[in-house]
Amino acid sequence: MGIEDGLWSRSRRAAYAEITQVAMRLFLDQGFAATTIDQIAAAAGISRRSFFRYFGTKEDIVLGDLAVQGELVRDALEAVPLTVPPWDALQEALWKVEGLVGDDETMLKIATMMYETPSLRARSIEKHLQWQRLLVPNVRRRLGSDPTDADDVAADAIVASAIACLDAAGAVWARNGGAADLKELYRRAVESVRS
Amino acid sequence: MGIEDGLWSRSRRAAYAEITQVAMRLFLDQGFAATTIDQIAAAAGISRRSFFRYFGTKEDIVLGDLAVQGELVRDALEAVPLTVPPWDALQEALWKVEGLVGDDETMLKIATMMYETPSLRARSIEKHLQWQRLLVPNVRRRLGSDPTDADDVAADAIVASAIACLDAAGAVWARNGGAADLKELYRRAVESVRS
DNA sequence: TGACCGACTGGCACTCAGTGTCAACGGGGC
DNA sequence: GCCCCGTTGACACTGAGTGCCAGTCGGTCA
Repeated sequence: MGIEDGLWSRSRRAAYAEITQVAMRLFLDQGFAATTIDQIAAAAGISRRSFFRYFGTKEDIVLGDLAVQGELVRDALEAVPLTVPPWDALQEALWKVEGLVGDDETMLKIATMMYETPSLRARSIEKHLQWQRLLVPNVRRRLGSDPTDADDVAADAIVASAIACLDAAGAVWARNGGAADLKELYRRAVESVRS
Repeated sequence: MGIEDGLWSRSRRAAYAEITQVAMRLFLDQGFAATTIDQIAAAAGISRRSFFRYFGTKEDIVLGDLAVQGELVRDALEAVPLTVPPWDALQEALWKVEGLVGDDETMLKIATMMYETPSLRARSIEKHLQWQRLLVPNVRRRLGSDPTDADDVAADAIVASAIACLDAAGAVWARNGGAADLKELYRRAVESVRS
């Protein structure tokens, strides 16, 4: 059932790309909130109803990748030896995935739009909470936590803080127009939290 | 212009309390998502339109206080001497406000509802982001950061992590049915992040 | 007491997101 | 050629949230 490249899945992937591209142009052109689903559907040449068969919400066009990236981070984290302490392992896993995203130019536009659109910001954090659920089990093993101890907050706290640092770094990065280096900002963020 | 206790503001406050109470009963009874604005308005004896004059969104009924609490935390933080290091000052400020909230019984019900209702969870995080904007300036002063250095992530990272710890502690607290002590959970969360 | 002002209210109509349903279409296997 | 199955578009519907307007009611001043 793995990678089937029948006509169905191929054209479906093409449709995803097409819709995303068209919608992004509209978002960056006239703003996220001011763009309606009808406009996107019309511009993409599909019906309103079909749009919702590709994306559950308008926000998913922008943030849909975050769900996938979460699984990539988890996989990358699983690949790091359990002897590596949590913070270092998380950093390594995050960088492995962060390297896959597109060019800084469009990244910056998306990030800026995200940080000034409340509903987008909220959804992005919601997605990051899903990351948390994916990453916590591995960090618990890394800490040698008792799997039956429901009161153990350590792993939850560390993962939540790491993501908070990534978020803070991203916010500063976007605020300054992408001038600083994101990795360096994250490194400094973690450093100041832990010192 | 300060605290005017004319008939207008008194009855307005009473209306707030009335609507909140009625709505909470409905939420806890039949779930947040399954409760419509029309039901709340009807139960509170007001029109649909008037409801939106009191609360901007359905989520604000549950989370409205968070905005106010944010300002309280800021004020409490401002009251802590600048010589106290960030983490300690934040903890002190958070506890001062956390002590004001109601009994654990209803708090737990609300927290549980929040953690299993996506839209509520998202909004609550959005509110916590507002806390961040309120608290960061003070923490920057505490760190002796250069006010003109836009690249300085330290304060943002610390505040974001502290709130993340509070959130993680709250999640664990709600997950276990309010068995553990929230303050103790937070203390342990911060400890594991910084060790 | 009566006229007036300003805030609150309810009702109506509207936009927009999101969902359920159903008939029509179109490719792949027999 | 025929059937199965996934996709599509059209229609109708709910529910959140907003703009507008006319009516109401408390407070104020003459």
